[in-house]
Amino acid sequence: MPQRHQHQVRRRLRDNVSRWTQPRDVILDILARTKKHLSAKEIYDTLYSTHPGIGLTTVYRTLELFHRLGVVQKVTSPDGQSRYQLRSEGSQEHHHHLICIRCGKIIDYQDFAEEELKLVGKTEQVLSQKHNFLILDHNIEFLGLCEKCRKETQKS
Amino acid sequence: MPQRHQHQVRRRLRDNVSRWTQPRDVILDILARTKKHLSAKEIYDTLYSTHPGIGLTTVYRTLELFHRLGVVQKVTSPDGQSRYQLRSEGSQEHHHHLICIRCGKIIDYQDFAEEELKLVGKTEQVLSQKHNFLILDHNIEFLGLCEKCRKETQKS
DNA sequence: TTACTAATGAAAATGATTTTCATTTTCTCT
DNA sequence: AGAGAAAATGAAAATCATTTTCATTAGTAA
Ligand SMILES: [Mn+2]
Ligand SMILES: [Mn+2]
Ligand SMILES: [Zn+2]
Ligand SMILES: [Zn+2]
Repeated sequence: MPQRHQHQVRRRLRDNVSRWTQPRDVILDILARTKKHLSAKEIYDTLYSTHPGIGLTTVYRTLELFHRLGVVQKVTSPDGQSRYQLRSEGSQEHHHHLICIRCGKIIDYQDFAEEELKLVGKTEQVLSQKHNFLILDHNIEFLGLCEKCRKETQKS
Repeated sequence: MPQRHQHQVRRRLRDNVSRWTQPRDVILDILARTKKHLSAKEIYDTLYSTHPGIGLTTVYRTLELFHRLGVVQKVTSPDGQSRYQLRSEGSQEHHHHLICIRCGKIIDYQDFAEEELKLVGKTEQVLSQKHNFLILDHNIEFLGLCEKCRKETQKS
């Protein structure tokens, strides 16, 4: 939605990469148009209709690049694939996840953010010292069944 | 270490399974002898010296079984493999993880447990309602580089 | 012991991600 | 605008963890 943000991100990427290419632009665009967490395959499928020339390999490489530059958040789902979401500014900034162990769906939430931030900060400080561990990121996630899978599980 | 616990667990498993087999017994034993989080392959390698007859497939099936019965905790590591740890009683009961994104090492921690439990409980209640999501488990994890990988990363 | 099947193991299949390498594209410098 | 260097790409093959298939083995109740 916020097209301004997409421009900011694109500028930021251009500045940290030696060449800005069409695949990168297209993939960024797809990520910017959704709030969902997409898998490489899902992005590739979306791409394919308009840009059949772009390969799945490039999708993987680009997502990895975006992730390395901190523009994209990568979530390793227990369903065996990684999913990617553009980091957005402002309100949606800090959030965590509900992950469906059956279909891999990821739901964002940001309830109790202040409280959580306080606890995480404190914990992070203590742990990095105690274990001489360089903490780069943290996840809080609730695993279970989404509404759809909950129903489908009952039947079988 | 606490051999008593292993017996309790074995009894609990026997009661919920139609047959108790040698592979299951051996795998449980390996899990009970360590505090680490082991991958299927690591368990298989350990097994191989004394029981070359047991196959990797059975290791996977057994771990999945133990996990389904709640005896083993399964952690999906961003390094692409799952790791398994026997749930222990008492002190180690409730804990979370530091995960190395380079080598997959998992470190347990249980600092600020009370505080965390309070926050998680509250969050769980609110989220399961709001999203009609059946919450089965939660993870709090810090991702980064363990001491060893931290050093090895500097060199290269 | 026997008979019934759950459980197993070997091999093949799957599926996500990575690697390889020849070709294309971007971008800087005329 | 055009040329050249090197980064980026894409197709195909390789990896690698996990799952499936199916013929054989081994717990267990009678
Ligand atoms: Mn998210
Ligand atoms: Mn643990
Ligand atoms: Zn689901
Ligand atoms: Zn490490």
